[in-house]
Amino acid sequence: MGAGAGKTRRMPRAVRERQMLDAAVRTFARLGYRAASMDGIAELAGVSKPLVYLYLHSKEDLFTAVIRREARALVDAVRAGVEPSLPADAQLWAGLRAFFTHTAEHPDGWAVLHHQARTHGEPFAAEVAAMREEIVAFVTALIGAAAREAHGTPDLPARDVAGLAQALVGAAESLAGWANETEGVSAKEAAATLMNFAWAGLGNLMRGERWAAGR
Amino acid sequence: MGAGAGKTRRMPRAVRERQMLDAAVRTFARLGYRAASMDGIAELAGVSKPLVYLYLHSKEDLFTAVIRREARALVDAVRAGVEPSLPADAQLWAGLRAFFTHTAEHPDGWAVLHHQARTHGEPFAAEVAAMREEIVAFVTALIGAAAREAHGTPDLPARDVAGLAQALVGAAESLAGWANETEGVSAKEAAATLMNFAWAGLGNLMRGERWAAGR
Amino acid sequence: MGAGAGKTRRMPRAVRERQMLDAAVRTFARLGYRAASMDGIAELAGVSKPLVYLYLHSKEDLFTAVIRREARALVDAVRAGVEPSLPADAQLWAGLRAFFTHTAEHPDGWAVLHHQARTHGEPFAAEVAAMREEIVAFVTALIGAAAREAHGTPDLPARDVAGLAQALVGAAESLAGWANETEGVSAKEAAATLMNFAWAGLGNLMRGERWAAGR
Amino acid sequence: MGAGAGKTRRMPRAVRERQMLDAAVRTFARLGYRAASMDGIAELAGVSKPLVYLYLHSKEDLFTAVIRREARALVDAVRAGVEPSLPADAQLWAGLRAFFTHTAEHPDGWAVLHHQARTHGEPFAAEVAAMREEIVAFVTALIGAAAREAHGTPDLPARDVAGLAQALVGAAESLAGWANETEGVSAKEAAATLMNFAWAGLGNLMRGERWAAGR
DNA sequence: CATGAATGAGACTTCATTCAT
DNA sequence: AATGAATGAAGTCTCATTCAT
Repeated sequence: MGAGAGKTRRMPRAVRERQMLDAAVRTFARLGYRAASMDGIAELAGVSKPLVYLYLHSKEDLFTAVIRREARALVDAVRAGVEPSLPADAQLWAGLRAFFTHTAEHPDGWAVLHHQARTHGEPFAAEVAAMREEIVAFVTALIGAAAREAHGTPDLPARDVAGLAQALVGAAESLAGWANETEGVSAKEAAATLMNFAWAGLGNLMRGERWAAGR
Repeated sequence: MGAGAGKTRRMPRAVRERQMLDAAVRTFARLGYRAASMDGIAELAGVSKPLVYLYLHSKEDLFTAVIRREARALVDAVRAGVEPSLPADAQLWAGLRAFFTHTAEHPDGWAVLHHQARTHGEPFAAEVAAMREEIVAFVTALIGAAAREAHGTPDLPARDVAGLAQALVGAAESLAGWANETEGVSAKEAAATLMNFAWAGLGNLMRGERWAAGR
Repeated sequence: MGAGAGKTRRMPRAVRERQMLDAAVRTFARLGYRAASMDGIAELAGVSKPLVYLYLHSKEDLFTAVIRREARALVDAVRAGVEPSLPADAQLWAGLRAFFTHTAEHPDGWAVLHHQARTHGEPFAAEVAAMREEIVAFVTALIGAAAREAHGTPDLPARDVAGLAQALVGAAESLAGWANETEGVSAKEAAATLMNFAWAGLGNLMRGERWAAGR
Repeated sequence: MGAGAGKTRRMPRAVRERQMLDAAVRTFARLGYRAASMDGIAELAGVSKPLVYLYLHSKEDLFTAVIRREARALVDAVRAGVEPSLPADAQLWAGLRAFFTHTAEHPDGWAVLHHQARTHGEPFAAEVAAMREEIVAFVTALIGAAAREAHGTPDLPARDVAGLAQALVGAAESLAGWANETEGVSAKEAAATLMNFAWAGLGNLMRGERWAAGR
């Protein structure tokens, strides 16, 4: 018998736990919370169902653990991509690239966060909402900084900035899906599209130019 | 026995069917496809379960019927809000207002389309994707028209326009949620925010101005 | 095909419900609450498991329904056997005979009440305790009445009477088991044994005679 | 590495075994055989589950061991309380006091014997039945001795004596519960109540006096 | 002496769906 | 036009029990 062949057994808890979470992300992403079965997840993870329960306690806990892990990974990736000493526009650009890169590399994690977690009741939605708030706040801060840096305009109406940030994040979410699904659209390209879009809107906002019906 | 007394209410099929669809929209929106039960829907509709099966055939068919009805209603609302003889920017403005108004007035329908239908497997996602394509195509056409009207620039790269449209629709979806959940943000205000955002980005695009790192 | 052959199907709810309760009494009596399985009960009742759940809602509810039905039947049997216009001793005699007869005829019901219901947590034990209190109160009243009728001694200490009633009921419960398990011991005989035992103790009590160590 | 430090406590087998049995008595008394889990017992005993299996082999064996230990303790307590050279009535009195004292001091053990062991199938019930037979035989012998001593009446019908003993033991069991649960009822008091009750019944029996309906 | 890692089997419960009236 | 009666299939979760160290 070759070395290490056969069914690998007896692994440290931390390793097994990661395998389970990996299987769960994939399953939840593809089927949704309800349609995913603990049986299926256990099988995909290569362990028996009781072990999943022993380590993750319940389907709800498992889903929560998945959401937390993926949310943390995404937020960390974006933060890690940003150099706080750079100008705001460069930070935004870096953040967008990190965001699109991460979502492209972890499509299942992104699907869980964007689609599944938000459609299955308060407890899970709240978890994701917290992460989204974190990102929206980050973007909001950048927009404020950009305004100050570029034009010395410290007094953009908060409501407008919030709306802009919401639109920006929503656009990013939508483009992440588009880039994942459309052949040949790279993370960089998606980031560029959005950056142009955003920067122009921001410039307008700061110049006080608004679109006006009839004009 | 008097006429029409007792508990049994004989109603024409069309009416009954609408009651069932109404109950289904509400239930699917709140619970999701899997967690919604035919029992619950039948009860909410005030009919017995076999009747639901008689008219709608299966849970899958029922969900599909719901998606189709709500998608049709949304598309129709947007189309009805737009006057094709107006300039492209006015059309876009009108379309956005119609979109935000309709989603605000039909939150359950919107939740089914935006959240639920996309998270429960191909058959349903495809149904919604078709509608989304219709709207994206509509927006894309408007952008093209706007480019021609305003700047005589008929040759925007198709890929850029598609990206822009994706971003725009995503931003609209995000803002719809924001407007629904944030105290005091009206449909009109959301539409204005987005219009500013979009029009500026569009202008940039048409002028060939791009954001450039380091510059 | 003969009439009524084949698997009997489609029965009115009340009938099915009784069949299920009958199966449940038998199963719970033999196996206890935890060891009894809903599968087994459904099979014994000749129905599918979902039907049991449709009508009885849960294992806990089913057990409670069983306890209530059997407790009610026992109390009713005892009450029905007693003629309130008779002297207290005759009433006691009649009550004991009814008790032993009923427990002999419904050994499973008696086992559920006496053994199973008391060993599976508060909710069930409370149900039975209430019934037992009813019987103890009834016996206590009879003892008081007997004291007044026979000896004009209205002032037996309450604590003594309560202890006597407890002992009497306990003895009856024990004898019911004995009579059920011992070949050839009839309900009447058990009742007679206990009646002698009780009546003598009662007489002693009323005459103020006590057993005293060393005398 | 120093000797015996750290968390591991090496203890002689006998000690560990007693800890396990103690945990088991408590757990079985509170939850019943089925609802008690080996996990819970191991945890309460402060050992790992495999050790429980190493020493006690299986849940069934563990329960049996518990029953045997508690039954032996109860029988021993009663026997130890009795001085065989005394008159029968004094022996009975001493036995009753020992019984009520022991059950009051070991409520979990008593609950296992009285409630749990009898409700979970033949193997366990038989174990307890044997102990009960031992006590009933002991009481039966005392009653016979009392009859001879007091009245020189050696010929009480065996059936009557058996019934009396059954009633007496049942009453004792019932009173043990009552004394445990009722504020301020001591073991001694319970024993006195029962002694009065029993002695009177016994006297009646020996005098050939019977309660007769209508007389 | 002692345990962390692991599982086969079975429990309760729910649901989409149909049949006979 | 409408429903009370009924079920096959599947899902979450727990438990007694065993290896390998």
